[in-house]
Order: sequence, then structure tokens, then C-alpha cells
Amino acid sequence: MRYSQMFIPTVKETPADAEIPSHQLMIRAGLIRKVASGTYTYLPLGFRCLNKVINIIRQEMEAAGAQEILMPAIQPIELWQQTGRDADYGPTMCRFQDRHNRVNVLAPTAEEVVTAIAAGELKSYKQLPMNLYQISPKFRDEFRPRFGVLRSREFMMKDAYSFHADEQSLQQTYQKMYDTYCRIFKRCGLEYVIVEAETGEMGGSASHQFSIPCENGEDIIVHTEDNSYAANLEKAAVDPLPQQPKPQDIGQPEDVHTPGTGTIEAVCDFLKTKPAQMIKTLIYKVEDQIVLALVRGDHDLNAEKFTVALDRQHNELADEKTIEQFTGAAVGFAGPIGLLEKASKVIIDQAVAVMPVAVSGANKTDYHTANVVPGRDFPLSGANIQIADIRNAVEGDTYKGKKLLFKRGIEVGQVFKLGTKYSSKLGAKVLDENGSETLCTMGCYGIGVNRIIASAVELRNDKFGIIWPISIAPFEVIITALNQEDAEVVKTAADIYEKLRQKGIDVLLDDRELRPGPKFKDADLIGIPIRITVGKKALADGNIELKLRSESKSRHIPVTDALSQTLELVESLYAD
RNA sequence: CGGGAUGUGGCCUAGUGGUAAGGCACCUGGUUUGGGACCAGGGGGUCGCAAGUUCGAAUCUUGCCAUCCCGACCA
Repeated sequence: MRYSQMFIPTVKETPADAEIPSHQLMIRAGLIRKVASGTYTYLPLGFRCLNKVINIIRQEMEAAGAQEILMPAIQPIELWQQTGRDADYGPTMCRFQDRHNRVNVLAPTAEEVVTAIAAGELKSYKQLPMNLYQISPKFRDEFRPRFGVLRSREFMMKDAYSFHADEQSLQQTYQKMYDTYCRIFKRCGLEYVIVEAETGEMGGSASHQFSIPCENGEDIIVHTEDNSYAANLEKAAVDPLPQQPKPQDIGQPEDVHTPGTGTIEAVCDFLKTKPAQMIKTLIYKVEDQIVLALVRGDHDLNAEKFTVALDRQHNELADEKTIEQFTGAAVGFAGPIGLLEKASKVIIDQAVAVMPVAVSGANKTDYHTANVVPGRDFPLSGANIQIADIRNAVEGDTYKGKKLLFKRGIEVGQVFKLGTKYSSKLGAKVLDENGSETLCTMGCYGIGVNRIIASAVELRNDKFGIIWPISIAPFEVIITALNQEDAEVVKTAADIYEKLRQKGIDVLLDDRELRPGPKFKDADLIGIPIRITVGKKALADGNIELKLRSESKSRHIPVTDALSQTLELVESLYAD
């Protein structure tokens, strides 16, 4: 392509509403423009990057035996009601009514649709295993879109779904996808880590997440120092804390007047105590039943662990009215004493069970209870009571005796073993070798295409702009032709350009009538990995310049060697 | 959804009751040409929207809308 013919609106100044480097640079380099909160247009340069990544994914998926299909973005709500994920996704799912008042959703993912296809078409175990994938836009009405394309409401996802007659076959494909993902991210030039993950509203038995370690990532990766264990925060298990000795001289529970202290912080200020000495009583609803979660004041409830403890039943935080009715007090004053018996289920975090003495809400507006002894003043066992790990890991926790460390990451892919969650609800069955019906066992495998691009930019940039890995760069080579009035310069640049194109290289010829400064600045900002500079000074000696975006030095080489040396350089960058 | 902030030409910003301003970008002409040039001229804004206070509102008040930041069920 000739730069003069291309739409590449670079901007000199950093946009005021872009916070992190990838967002700023993707706008400045003319890759994307925002249309509304969480929705972006990919301009020619950005779309080229997107397609580079898509091509890598497609090649690797095909090599792994997956078949590409395309499912609709518009799906009927009934499919989602059949699996119960209508409620699981809740407001995150975009819905709309059509003119016939049918409710439709904009696909946040496609398990239901693909399983319905399988249910209708697959008859025999001989057709399995089968792995279907698509690369298409997905929609999620995020409560808070942010960081440019890292968390957007519409995004490009590669989603694959595999069907199997048995568990071993699923394991094989799962492993194959796992290996394929490693190749994809490596080819995209990204350093990644793989962590154990929760299956979330996907359901299923096992899951791994592929994450790009990065300061601005939204995910927290938890790992031991020796990396023998790594998981995301939703999953990361912690060792139980040691039982603390219970002093003998603790008085009876005593209600204390604590006006207007509905938060842990306020109570602690008021009573001069510490969050670690408090018990938080959280009230959840499962269908119409009340379920309680008890965690220490300085700990956060882990929604995933909590859901697992509830056998994956859909749950949500109770509303204000329900809480007031159930506790008889304003929100912020719930406590375990006298309340546990009324709940249909209680999950007590391990850390609460070992507290010697605590302060909790008194189930009375503006009152807290001091001298609460777990096990003495409220039960730690019983038909409706269970002790479990339901909190987030924190600094200082261990797992299997090893200290846990934390770092941030951007989630770019995840693989799940789904089991029969979808096939059972949508009736995806085949006849097995014995002629009896058996449910398909499934796996699913997702990649966030936009996030690959954003993480690459996030990790690879300097004060001048982006530094693309060659495999996903919009162009592999840029020829900066200075002195557009000099016929020799123009001819030499055009000549190298044509020869590189003939060799199949993606090359951008900067033929704009501009002074050299802006041309160099744009080339650096856009971040094309190899730059050939053609200018009359070097050309007087029969030379052009070859420079890597990642290095500051350039070298002069004879015009006659330009093609061969550039090809060599391209090859060596791919080899890295 | 709660808390905070911001909305002034395409972009970045100044302007806190008295004629809408500057830089960048854009158009024309000229000079310039190895790291975001210079001179001269030019186009472009109902100051987010609506109502109110006032002789007079970008500026004060109220409501709404949009965007961003922090937080709470996230790929």
C-alpha cells in the first residue's frame, strides 16, 4: 500500500479519556476510533492487525482439526432459558424485542446455539469427536466498559466447541486445544502464563486460563514462588489458617450502641477495633431461600468459591428489603447470632471458624455485638451449616504450605471442560457402540482477539509509539521515501517496494509529500518492525538505510542488497 | 447501580457575570526539506441539552444526557 492512499489518522496529542498505554496508542496510531462507550471502529491499520491475528488463529485451529462455521449474533432467549444461563448472565446479556415482541439476545457466546445444532444433527458416536469454531463479534453489556478494547461491549472472539462420546476423547481434544493455544500466543509474539481457572457461568469440571502478565491487567494471577501452583483469584485456594487459642476469660456477648456505622470501616473507627476482628454477614438469595455467608471483616467473599460451595446454584446478593425483613435491622447490621438458624443454608469461611473472638452486627439497627465466640455463641456445624474456603486469597496466605504471590494479567484465552451441562439440557445425544443413547460430552475454547492486540501494544511500546511483533504488525516493512521531488529517490523506493510485494511481503510505502520529521514520527508511532529509509544523502553513495523499530541504530546497505537483506531480516524476526 | 470528576471548532486546553480565546490539525500562496518547519492569508463553534436567575450566562441554579475515574457477579 501507498501511505498517500491510505486512511491512517495519527494524532500527536494523547486523547484525554484514554488511560492506559494500549488505549492511547491504538487511538494515536490510527488503529481504532471510539463510536460509543465500549464500542470501537477498527480503521484500516487496526483491521489489518485484527486480520493478522485471526489468520494465525484460523491456521492453528484448522491444523488442530477444528472446522470453521458462523453462527448468528441474534439468538432466541428460549435457548438461554433452557440452560438457565438467562439468569446467570442477567443484565450483562444484551436483549431486545423484535416487532413481534419476541425476546432476542445478542450473542455473548454460543454454547446454546451450537449444542442445539449438535442435538439436531449428530446421531452416532462415529461422527465424533467434532470441533466447531467461529470467529465473530460477541456482545456483553458490561457494567463498566473501560481500557479501550480490553473491556468493550462488542468484541471479536474465537469460540470453539467440541463434542465427544466419552471423557477420554474430551481430554484429548482439551489437551490439543491447550497446545494449540500455546502455539497461537507464541506466534503472536506474546509471553503468556497458564493458570487454573474457575468455570464460572460456563459450568463444567476443569478450566485453564491463558493470561498475559501485565501491569494494567484486570485479572489477578495467584501463584507460588516456585510456580508449582498458579490460578486466577477466582479459583486460587488457600490453606486454612491455624486455630487461634481461645482465651478463657471472654465475657458473654454484649450489644454495643454503634449509631450510623453500617460499614466495617465505620464500626472499626467507632469501636477502635480492626477489620480482622470483625465478622461480615452477607445475605444471599438462592431462588427464594436465604443463604448466609460469613467472612472475616478484612476478607472479601469470593463469588466463585461461594457458588461452588452452593453446588453451583444461581445466587445473588439479597436486596435491601429482603435483608431488612430477614435480619430485622437496617443493611449493615446483620450478625450470626440467632440468624444462622433462620437461614436455609450457611457457609462459614474457614478463617471465621478459627477466630477466638469477634465483633459482628447485632441484627438490630445501630447495634453491634462484641465478645462473639464462634462455636460458643453461634454454631459451626449443623444440618444447614458448612465450613468452606469462600474468600479471596490475600497477601500472606499460603497454599500447600507455600507462600502465595500476586500479579496482574490480561486474560486472552480460556479453555473449559463442559461435560454434559449443555448437552443434557438441549438433548445432544448420540448412539454409542452398544446402540444406547449417550449424552455428548463437551468442551469449549475461547480467545479474545482484540485483547491479543491490546496486550501486544500494552507490553511493547516506548515513548515514540508501538513496537509490533512482526507476526501481527499491520505491515512488515515500511519504506520511508524522503525527498519526494527527487526522481532518483522516488524511483528507488518504488522499485524496492514492488520487489518486496512480489515476494509477498506486507509493505507500506510512505510516498507522502512531507518533511522527513513527520514521516519518521508516524513510522515510529505506527510501529512497523522494519523500516527502509530512502533519501538522497545515502543514495548518493548508492545506499539505503535498514532499521528495526526495536533498535535505535540503523545500517547503510547498498541499494542492490536491499531486497535480500530485508527478506533476511523479515525471516529472522519471525524466527524469534 | 453507588461515589467522584469533566463536557468550549476534528484534537489538546484557557476563560468563574459584560464582544468566545490560544495551540495543534485543516484550506490557499510562498519559503523550507534527515526527526512533528516558517511567513502571510482563510474556513470552521446555538460553549453537551433543557429550563430558570439576571439588563446581560460558557460562567450562577435545577433537571436531564454523554464521557471518564474509583467501587461493587466479569472474557
